[in-house]
Amino acid sequence: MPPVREEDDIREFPSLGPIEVQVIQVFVDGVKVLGLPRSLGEIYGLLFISPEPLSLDDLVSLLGISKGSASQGLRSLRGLGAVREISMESSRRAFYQADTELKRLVGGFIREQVRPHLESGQSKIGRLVDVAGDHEDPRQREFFESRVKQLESWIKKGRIVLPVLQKVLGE
Amino acid sequence: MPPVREEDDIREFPSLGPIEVQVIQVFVDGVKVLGLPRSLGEIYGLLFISPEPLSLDDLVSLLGISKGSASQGLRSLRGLGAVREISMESSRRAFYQADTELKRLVGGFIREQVRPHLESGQSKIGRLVDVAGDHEDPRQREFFESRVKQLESWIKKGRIVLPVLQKVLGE
DNA sequence: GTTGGTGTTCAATTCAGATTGAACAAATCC
DNA sequence: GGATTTGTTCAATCTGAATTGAACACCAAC
Repeated sequence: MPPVREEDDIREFPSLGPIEVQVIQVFVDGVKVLGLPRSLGEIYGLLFISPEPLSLDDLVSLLGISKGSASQGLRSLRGLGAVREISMESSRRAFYQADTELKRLVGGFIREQVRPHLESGQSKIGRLVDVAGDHEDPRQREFFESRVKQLESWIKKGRIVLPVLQKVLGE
Repeated sequence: MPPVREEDDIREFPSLGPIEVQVIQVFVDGVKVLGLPRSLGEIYGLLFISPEPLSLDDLVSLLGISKGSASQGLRSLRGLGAVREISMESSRRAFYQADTELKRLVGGFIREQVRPHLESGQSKIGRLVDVAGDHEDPRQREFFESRVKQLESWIKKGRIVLPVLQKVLGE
């Protein structure tokens, strides 16, 4: 794990001003920490700093990404509750703008990214309990069972902590 | 973002029993969520479920990974405070065991993975404040400044939430 | 000194997952 | 109906990070 460095990993955005580029950089970094693809950071960052809603084609041309990437990225972001679709009377094309309510963003991330893994972990551990139980050596069985208990308590604490998180971050 | 699936992404561990394999699977999944490499999950998982401390060579042969991977993985895990080195009188080789105190694990993760990014974000935003200030159009400047303020408040909340997290998870 | 055991480093390779782009809907206008 | 605009899908490709493995450093024993 190399130390975090500044200024790495820049990309050129010929059609964007320095402010936009910087903001995008912040979000690209942010989504990387969360384990989300860079394109989500670029798209959200640009929408976040755009006074006007943008269309899919705007994103394609301004960010220099493919239509496919923009389409999938927008879908993910809508799933996270981070972007909302807007229909303008003037055009039949859809426009998008960033939702910036932190509570909503965190909630979406927890719902889409964290909870599924907690549940998957839960079920894996459930199966573990069975396998660990029917082990020969009682010495080992005891040890295994204590470890499994520990795992279960971790998951439980995870469940407890999520609502607290949302609470603390929600203003 | 494909939905989370069970049973994907398995690996063979011919020298390990079913319990060990399952536990490793849980941790591989866990570290993936945290954005850490799979090998960390394998190593930590095996140490977590091993009653006896293991040597580097044990990890290499039991997990079927390279010496380099094991060495680097152990270093990262020690940096996270997740693994401690033990010297046995009998041998001059080092042995390792998992540290299982949740508070310590969370603390290590925050210290090594979260804080550096928060600080990097902070500094990026700092530079932003300057660039945003000297923008022509006052209408746009106002908008930019409000967004930057929002970013700053997010970072501040992040800083607040970390100690709370540790508190809640620490028993 | 030398030899053997133990662990680290880092350039080369591999691999998972992100991105692309072309084919394909779907909806609107003529 | 066909032509055009807008957006989606998904196999193929690309890219960056993880892993390898061989060279190297260190140290203990002899």
